[in-house]
Amino acid sequence: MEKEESEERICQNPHHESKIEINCVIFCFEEKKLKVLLVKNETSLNGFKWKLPSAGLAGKPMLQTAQEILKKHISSDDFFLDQLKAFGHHSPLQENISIVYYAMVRKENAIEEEDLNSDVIWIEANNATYLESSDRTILDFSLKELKKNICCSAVGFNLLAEKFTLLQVVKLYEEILGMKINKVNFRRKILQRRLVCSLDEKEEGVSYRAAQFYSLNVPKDEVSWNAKFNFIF
Amino acid sequence: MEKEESEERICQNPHHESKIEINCVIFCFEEKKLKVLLVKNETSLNGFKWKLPSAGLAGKPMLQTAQEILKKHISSDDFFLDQLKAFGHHSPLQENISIVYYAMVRKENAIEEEDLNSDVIWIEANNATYLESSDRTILDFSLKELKKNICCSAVGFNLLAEKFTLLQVVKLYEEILGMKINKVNFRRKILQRRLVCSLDEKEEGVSYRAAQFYSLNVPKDEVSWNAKFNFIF
DNA sequence: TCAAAAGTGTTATGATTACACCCATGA
DNA sequence: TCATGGGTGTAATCATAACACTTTTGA
Repeated sequence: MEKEESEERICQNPHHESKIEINCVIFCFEEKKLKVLLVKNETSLNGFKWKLPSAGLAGKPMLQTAQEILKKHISSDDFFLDQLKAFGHHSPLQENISIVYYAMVRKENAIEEEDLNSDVIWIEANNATYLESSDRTILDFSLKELKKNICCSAVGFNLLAEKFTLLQVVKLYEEILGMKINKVNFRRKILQRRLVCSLDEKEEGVSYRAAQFYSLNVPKDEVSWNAKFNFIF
Repeated sequence: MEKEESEERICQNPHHESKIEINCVIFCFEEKKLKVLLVKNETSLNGFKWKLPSAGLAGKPMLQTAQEILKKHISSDDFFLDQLKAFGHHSPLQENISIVYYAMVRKENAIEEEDLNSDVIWIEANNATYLESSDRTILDFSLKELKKNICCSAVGFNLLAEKFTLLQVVKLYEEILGMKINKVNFRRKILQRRLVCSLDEKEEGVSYRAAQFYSLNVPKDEVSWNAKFNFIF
């Protein structure tokens, strides 16, 4: 009786408790490929060795928990992080909830994997086969959201370095949207709308005409609609 | 020790439990105004009489819980409902979480309030002053999201009847975006892109030239990017 | 007839596309 | 010299905005 009551107060309803977990989909762009970070799945019951990084709340705010997941793998504070969606995984007596964040980082800030037995891997996001179905669902949703967001805001630039060439931007958009983009017209569009500033610096040591470096001229931490962005291909 | 362990299994950590609540922001469009449904705040401690409708999970899926909230107030199954975002309300030992859904309904499907002491009201969304701060935050976020979504998808049409005139569409967009729109050019844009089909039916009993009725020609249940939609004003 | 809203025509401007073309660099 | 990618010029086409204008209706 005593025990019953104390559980009631803590859990509201002991037979209908929900577990909450924070998941992170961490993207980077390396070698013209969009990649996503996975960690070893210690508790794998079904042969899936890797999973999206996750953590329980432990009484902390959701965003803080997500930030802590990121800081485990990224050495810099310079990353983009935003909530994606809450997913429910239903079981008969309980609704387990994943609140998923997605992040965009620069690979050079990733904490290096020391050896081949590392606990983390970066896999190609568009070719991530060995994931269990709930992670698969989350990743697919992230990719859709990412496509949508890079067309109407500058968030995609969080995957590039501060200085970048226009071809890097084109390749990034081609990879994420999964389509060929006309380089010449794309660069004109970006330049006309003053989305970027040209820097007094060029590529070095390349075996072709060195490209100009540019920096971004619009906020890249807002997913919200940016009227200058209107990339429909 | 025994007790310790059983609580562990149920609650993960008895001192850091999270309460989860589903909230709904239910929009309609009536008399050229965007309105939102509020219910009586029975447990008001601070003088706020009204709040967004909400419910606990009680072991059910999140979406089902949101649908049940809607069905309390809407007599038809024909509504748009989608998840907006999970909000955290932090207290020292506990992170309370609202998973917020937003809905678009047609006012004619709303269950009628019988009297002035009704438990629900529809208030103007852009003029909703008497809400407590967490509801205020949620509503503001919904309004921003709604603005974004009607510019790149047809979800806004969920606020209109199956048959509508083009002026109704213009007025809807003007109200939600909070700006004047050129009627003539807007209708041409909508017609050129074949977003709507003209019906063999006109307004009746109006004291001006009767307007053509139209129906929507694109899916209105997808928030995802629709390439035909590109409404930047 | 009038007011109110529906709806068409036209023109200037700007954006987008698709080309052909030249430039710079290291191998 | 060649391949590779950087970058410019131009003309046709399409979208958008602003404007004046005509049509339909009930009061």
